[in-house]
Amino acid sequence: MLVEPPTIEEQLRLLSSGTLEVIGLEDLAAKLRQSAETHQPLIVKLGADPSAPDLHIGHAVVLRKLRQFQDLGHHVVFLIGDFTGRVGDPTLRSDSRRQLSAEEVAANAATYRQQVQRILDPEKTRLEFNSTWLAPLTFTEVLGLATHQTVARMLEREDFKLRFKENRPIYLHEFFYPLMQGYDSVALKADVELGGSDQRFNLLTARELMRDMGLAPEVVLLMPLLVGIDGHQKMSKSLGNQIGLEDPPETMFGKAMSIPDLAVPEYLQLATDLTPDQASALLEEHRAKRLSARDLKEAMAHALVRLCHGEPAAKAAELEFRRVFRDKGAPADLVAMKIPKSIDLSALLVSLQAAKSLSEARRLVGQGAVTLDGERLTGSEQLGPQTQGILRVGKHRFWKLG
RNA sequence: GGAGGGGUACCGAAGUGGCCAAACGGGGCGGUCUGUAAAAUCGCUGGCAUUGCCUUCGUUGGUUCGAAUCCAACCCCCUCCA
Repeated sequence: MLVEPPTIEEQLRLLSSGTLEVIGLEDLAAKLRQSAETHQPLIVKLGADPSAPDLHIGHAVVLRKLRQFQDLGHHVVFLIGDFTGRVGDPTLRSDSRRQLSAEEVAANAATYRQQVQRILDPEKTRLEFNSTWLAPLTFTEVLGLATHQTVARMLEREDFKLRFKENRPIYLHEFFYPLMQGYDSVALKADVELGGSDQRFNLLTARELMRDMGLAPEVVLLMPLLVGIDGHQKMSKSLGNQIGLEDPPETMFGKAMSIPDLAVPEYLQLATDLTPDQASALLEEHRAKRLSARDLKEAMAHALVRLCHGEPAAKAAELEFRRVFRDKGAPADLVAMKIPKSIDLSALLVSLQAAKSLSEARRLVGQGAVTLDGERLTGSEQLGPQTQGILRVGKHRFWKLG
């Protein structure tokens, strides 16, 4: 007995869940209906910057949504912006980007493929590079593109507006970024495009460009941006507040547990494999005081690790975390190492890279951050090949000696 | 092309001849506490050495007993006018 395929209404509900906004909801309904009739899968586009191939859990928000489309039979185009990357999406920074070599782009693309496949269905995922169609454009064609956008409109974009107001430079070529990204959608004949809420302007430009060029405008799904583990700024590698998609399970779990309590509900909903209903059920438990803030966070961390590494790894990471941080034990899989010769504690810390300099090592010792088998070290002791025990520096760095 | 403003430690930002290894804020790190690598709170945050020394305030020279602070040249950035 076949399971009845979801109705268009059910699909719409699923696909728009967790989005910040769907621009062109009616278009989406029409596209889904047409796709069902013609058995032509929709083309769902996601663009990525080629220079930063380290995806983080914030990207998972978008990837999960793509996965839903795939599960409904549609195809994803993962677009590597190797050409747009030469400009760089205008941000508050304005340094011009180094142009990546073909080898670097290829290498980054390979990493992308690997990371993305943690969540996406490889069978229904296609990689494209926008240099394919952007590089051959002639100046005449570029000028033609530029007629579709005005300076006034450009200056409405949040970051341009801000920079303009603050008298910080805006280079002319930066104006082309949204146009190029929009042209990608034209070239791909995209039906749907996903992006973070910071992509609103670019995505709207794509819709207008498509319409101007006689195509059905793509449906835009704006996804919420996940805050970083600091709980304040958006997650990004350059801010160093990210949980990498490729982080090992224990690291992920630990980082998840260090998120401020206030940000936990958001993570539950955006960065785990829980359905919206499951997430709100957990939050309700917490509200009813049947689940402590700590246990709630632990459940979140578990579901987050499970999304990327699967249940067994998530369970193991959780047990490990409990042992090390709740029960103040040592990690299970420390490799024992011998100190080759008699050495001063500070020097040892430097050679273990626990400190960047002797001064820093002395400071750490002075602050009581260094223990051997739980005994605080004062710095006066000489250590050598005979030294045994678990050396701990700060809260979470361990070495097994002897 | 003309006029003006500016480049300080991881970031932002004070300091305008000695008291400056350089205020303050953020970040990072550490201690305490805790239900957590949460919150709160206290502390550390250039290097080397047991008082002390060395390197650092865009770059290079100079003035001075002494310079982040004064002078000169150079590099870079911003604003206004054209």
